[in-house]
Amino acid sequence: MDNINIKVLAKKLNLSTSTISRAFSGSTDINKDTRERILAFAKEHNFLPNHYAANLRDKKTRTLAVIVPEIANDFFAQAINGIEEVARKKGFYILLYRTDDVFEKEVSFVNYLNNGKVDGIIMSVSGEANDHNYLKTLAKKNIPVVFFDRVYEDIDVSKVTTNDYESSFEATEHLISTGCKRIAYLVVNKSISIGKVRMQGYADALAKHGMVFNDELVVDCSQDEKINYSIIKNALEDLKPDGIFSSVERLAVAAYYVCNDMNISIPGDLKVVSFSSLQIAPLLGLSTVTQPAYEMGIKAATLLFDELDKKGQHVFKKTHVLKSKLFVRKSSAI
Amino acid sequence: MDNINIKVLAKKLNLSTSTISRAFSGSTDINKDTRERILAFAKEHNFLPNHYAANLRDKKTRTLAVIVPEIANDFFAQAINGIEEVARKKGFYILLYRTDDVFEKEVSFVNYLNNGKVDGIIMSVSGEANDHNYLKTLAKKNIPVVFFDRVYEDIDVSKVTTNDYESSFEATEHLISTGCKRIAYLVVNKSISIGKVRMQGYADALAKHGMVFNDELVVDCSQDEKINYSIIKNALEDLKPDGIFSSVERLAVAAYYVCNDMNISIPGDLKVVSFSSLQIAPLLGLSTVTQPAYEMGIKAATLLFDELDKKGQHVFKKTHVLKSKLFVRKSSAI
DNA sequence: TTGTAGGCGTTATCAT
DNA sequence: ATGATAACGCCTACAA
Repeated sequence: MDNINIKVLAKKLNLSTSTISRAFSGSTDINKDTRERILAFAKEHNFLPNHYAANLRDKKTRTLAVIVPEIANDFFAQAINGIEEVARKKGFYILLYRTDDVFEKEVSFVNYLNNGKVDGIIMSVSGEANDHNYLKTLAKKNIPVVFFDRVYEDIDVSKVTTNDYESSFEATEHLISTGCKRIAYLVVNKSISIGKVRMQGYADALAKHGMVFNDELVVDCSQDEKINYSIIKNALEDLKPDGIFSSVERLAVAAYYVCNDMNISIPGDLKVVSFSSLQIAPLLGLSTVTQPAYEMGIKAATLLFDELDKKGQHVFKKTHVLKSKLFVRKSSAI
Repeated sequence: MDNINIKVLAKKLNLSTSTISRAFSGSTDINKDTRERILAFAKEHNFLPNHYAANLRDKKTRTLAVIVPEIANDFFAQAINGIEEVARKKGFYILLYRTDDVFEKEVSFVNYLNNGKVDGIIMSVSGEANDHNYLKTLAKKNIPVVFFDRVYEDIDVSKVTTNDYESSFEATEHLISTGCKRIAYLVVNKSISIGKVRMQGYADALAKHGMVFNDELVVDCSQDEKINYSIIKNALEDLKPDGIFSSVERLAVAAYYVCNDMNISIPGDLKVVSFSSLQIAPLLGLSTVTQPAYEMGIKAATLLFDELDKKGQHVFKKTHVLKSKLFVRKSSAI
């Protein structure tokens, strides 16, 4: 009773393997009673058709890969929730990969997925590199890919992003409206997609209000928390900004720590607005630009399944832009 | 060039499929040059052996399932990180499942995993039900399971927990030492494992300091955020506690919101300590009992691989208790 | 409505 | 060191 399979069932029930198979596939070419008899017996013996054998036969895995930079981050966690939601409804499995923002890991994961391991991939990218061949081979193998939030512009796949430019513009204008004259922009890498677009929104908002864009006030940080702490500390000491617009949650958090230690009062001395999906932002009183993370996950997964459903046929790849929302809280109160 | 497999490779390279296979398996029974020639050619054509076919052959999936109540929660996210870390090193894939704390989902997932879908399962359970047969069939099929944090005591599998009793005792004592006379205990379900053990620590600490355990001060909450808000609000109004020990992070968060709205000052009017893995707890000033989530993930995965390595042989199942740590912050300052 | 048989891609065994 | 072959469990023409 250990290795139960279709053959064994067939023998026990005096039926053929095809009939057993049909009972599970929901085929109509089977007598209702027969099916029920089979399913009942199967249930009793805890049998389910082996997924991998079916994969091999069908060349369908009913599995998708989700590749994200981090998991312990409310944005990605919520996005994964959205993806999971859709996948579950479709009866798909989710294979989870975390890159730690290391481009090499991303490449290596994707390369692994190249031989029929999954039917599709949803990812938020980690790199800024130009050699995206590792992604192009997926297309050749007809494995659809959807990017969300962090994307490579030069790759022709469906994308789900948010209106980063507009919300950055709005957030910056908001800071200006509270009276800020020297607004610093915190960014991890000002030359890649998100950092760049958000900076543009920031810069244009300044311009609109007759304020000069000062390169000094663009504080370029790293992936390392400790280093960021020093960078931000120095920036606050040297530049004495009266406002901070942070393109990334963890830089705002770092700024908070610095302010705590330096006895800088928020919002008294310094007003702060940050991109963030922190669920407890209200408690912190942090003003945020919040992306619809969960909805982005839903959308990304939906797009992927769209492509999967039209399998083979060419699908017109689009970028779907969802709207972020500015929540003004205590950290930028007048 | 679409459907490349070892047969195709064999033909192109004038070798047999066995030789090709050996090149990938790291077998020593192959000429070094031959192997390199094969690997080079394979790489050039983006070929990797099909994982599912290998599964079918070997009855090894190199995949494990992780089942958790939530993903968008710092504790679980960090635990998953730990699991992922270990799994990656072992070359294992992770299939992720989220139960939303719905017992039926847990049962259904586990049942799905019953037919060779994964080599092992790591889970933090959602139920309190008594019918754990769905788990027992896994044992019959030699699929090892490891529980972490939330466990079923009556199931004989390896478990990773924390010293909940001691840390609850310590946290409560700490509140007493700050002068609290009426300490409320917030819990989601005081009759199941975690809620129960933590309450015992709370009760015993009170007893040690000659304080009476007052059942009224045990505030039993629900899974619903809104309902919890009212429950806690009523509790604060009616019971007028001067301290809160929360067994679960989100109840503490709810309490914070209530205090905000009711103008109750923390720690002035009310001191708060909570179990929590919130990464930004320091910023909130929330005193926490913090579980080593990441390490628990590491440990759970390690235990699972131990069982996998000794495959078949009986493994003595143990409960591994890691230590939580009390961080006293502003919310319980004197 | 049910049964037969071949093949999905791989690897282990056995032979050479 | 390399090759031929059978088998893993399933599904789907095709046949009956």
